[in-house]
Amino acid sequence: MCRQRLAVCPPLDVRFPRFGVSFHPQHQIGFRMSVRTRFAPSPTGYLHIGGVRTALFNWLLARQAGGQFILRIDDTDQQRNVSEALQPILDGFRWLGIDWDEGPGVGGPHAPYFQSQRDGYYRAAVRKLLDCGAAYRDYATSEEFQAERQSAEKDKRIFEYSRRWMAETDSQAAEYEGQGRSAVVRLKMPREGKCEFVDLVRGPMSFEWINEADHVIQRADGTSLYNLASVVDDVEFGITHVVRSIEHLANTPRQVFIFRALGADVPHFAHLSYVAEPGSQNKLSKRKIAQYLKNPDFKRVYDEGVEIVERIGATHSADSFNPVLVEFYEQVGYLPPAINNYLLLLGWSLDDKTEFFTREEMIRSFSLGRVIKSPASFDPQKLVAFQAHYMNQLEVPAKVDAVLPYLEKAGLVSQTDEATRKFVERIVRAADQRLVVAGNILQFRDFFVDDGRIERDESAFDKRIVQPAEAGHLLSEFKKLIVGAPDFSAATLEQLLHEFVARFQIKINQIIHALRVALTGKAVGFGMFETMEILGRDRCLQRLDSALERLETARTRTAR
RNA sequence: GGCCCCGUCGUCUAGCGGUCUAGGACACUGGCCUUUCACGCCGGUAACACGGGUUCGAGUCCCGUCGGGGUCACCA
Repeated sequence: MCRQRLAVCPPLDVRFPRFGVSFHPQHQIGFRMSVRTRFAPSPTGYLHIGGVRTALFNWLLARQAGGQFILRIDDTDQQRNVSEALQPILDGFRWLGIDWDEGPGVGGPHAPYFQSQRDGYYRAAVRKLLDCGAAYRDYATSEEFQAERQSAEKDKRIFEYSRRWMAETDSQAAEYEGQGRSAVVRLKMPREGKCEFVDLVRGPMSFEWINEADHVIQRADGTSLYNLASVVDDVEFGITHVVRSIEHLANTPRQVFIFRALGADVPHFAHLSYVAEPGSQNKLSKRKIAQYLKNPDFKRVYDEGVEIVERIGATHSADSFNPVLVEFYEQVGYLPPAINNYLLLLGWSLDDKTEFFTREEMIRSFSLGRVIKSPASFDPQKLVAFQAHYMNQLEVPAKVDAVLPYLEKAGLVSQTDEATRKFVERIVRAADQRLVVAGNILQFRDFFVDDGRIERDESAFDKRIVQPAEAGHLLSEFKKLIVGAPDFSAATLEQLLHEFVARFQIKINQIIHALRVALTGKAVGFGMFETMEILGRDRCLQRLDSALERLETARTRTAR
């Protein structure tokens, strides 16, 4: 078995000495030149937010070191259509700008990058492991193996497999096969000593070999299992840093065993805590959305998303439309830098105050040593805060670009000529910070439709127009005024209204709320004069007429 | 249950023995601004899981307890 040679210098990290001086990077002689990291998704059909974080950290590490980030597809156990199930994952990464140097779609020197197509490598590795005595053919049935384990558990003994059905020679194997048995290949794990390695986020790790079972690495049908395939690929691809979720921590000793038995360098490991549910320490799961929806913050984000996709006539099944998945954010109109920045800070921080990172700053500042060890729970509300920040940073033309597809899909805009862009731009400017996600533009749909198709808030109409005795009179007087307005700019309109208020000796509140409801159908919206300017004189007059008519109807109805 | 990991405001976190009567951010909340809403500005509530050590001194080191989580597959 080859001695573990600690390779590579991990990115310099000031906090690293917390693990003891002997693990300081300076003490590790690096003879690999670059950093190679990987993310290995299973083609599940969706991209989980926790997976993105893991991928992001891997990507960051590679980019920082000028190394490579590799996407490998763990589809050894896949029944469904792989390419179909992979698409959302690749799309998600592309959307977020997490690009890979090798993998699906881009190829690379170690192709193929699908485990289902790498069986030859795994079989060769199994051969090698068998030859050097690190693995053996086990002819026990699954039941026989389980029975031994359970009896050990019952007696509260450490389970030490008897290896009774181990075939050490071909003739033994033939004999077992004659009995109708078939073999799996198991790791012949050491039974004394410890497996020690340094976890780049957790520090020195030590596991007693005796607690490790003889894991199966190859099924009876000859196909390989995860632990083997993963290690073989990491060796083949020259992976230097294995950064993955903590559920793999317990797999690490057996993988270290395989690395060593294969005579390969053991990569650096870094185990990230999982992303937890909002307000809990449980692992975030896409299936538990119904439960998360009881959380008001989560629900708010979700409901807003639903409203947007319904307006654009898109489907929103829980399979893809779920705030646990990145597809959700893409559909609703979040910005990739917001997602990346939020995820960066979920389990990592630079210091006590830096919150916002450009792509370059992220790459420059990231370090495994500052990754937090405890689970971090996902807070959609905080993600929204980052989104609001990045949306606000966007130049108006970029916002228009972001918003236009929503207007088109909702059928509010049919062509994107210059005039349309100009009009949308005015709304975007007026909406200002009310536009948090691109899909929010649909809240202002009434600027795009005829009077008859406005969505009206009836209670606002009642409160602001029907109830106040003077509202109707004031509105019709104001209407007369704007018919003759010299121009229809916000500034002129504001001046007109102020004159109007002075002339009738009223407070501005007495007219402006009624005016807003009359013109927009709603009690809330952006600046009144900007609203009027955008609507233009004709539409304002038309909507005022229609409001007055509706008032008349309401009055006669109550009079009866 | 065995083995392993984790435990600072509701949440994300700073903290590496004195600078911590614990700092920042999100959320919540009081006020200001204001034609509504949003933004913005000023302020507030709110945390070292518990118990023992070590030390002149512990959020920080050690031990234990409790709590949370992972893993013990011919899944990944």
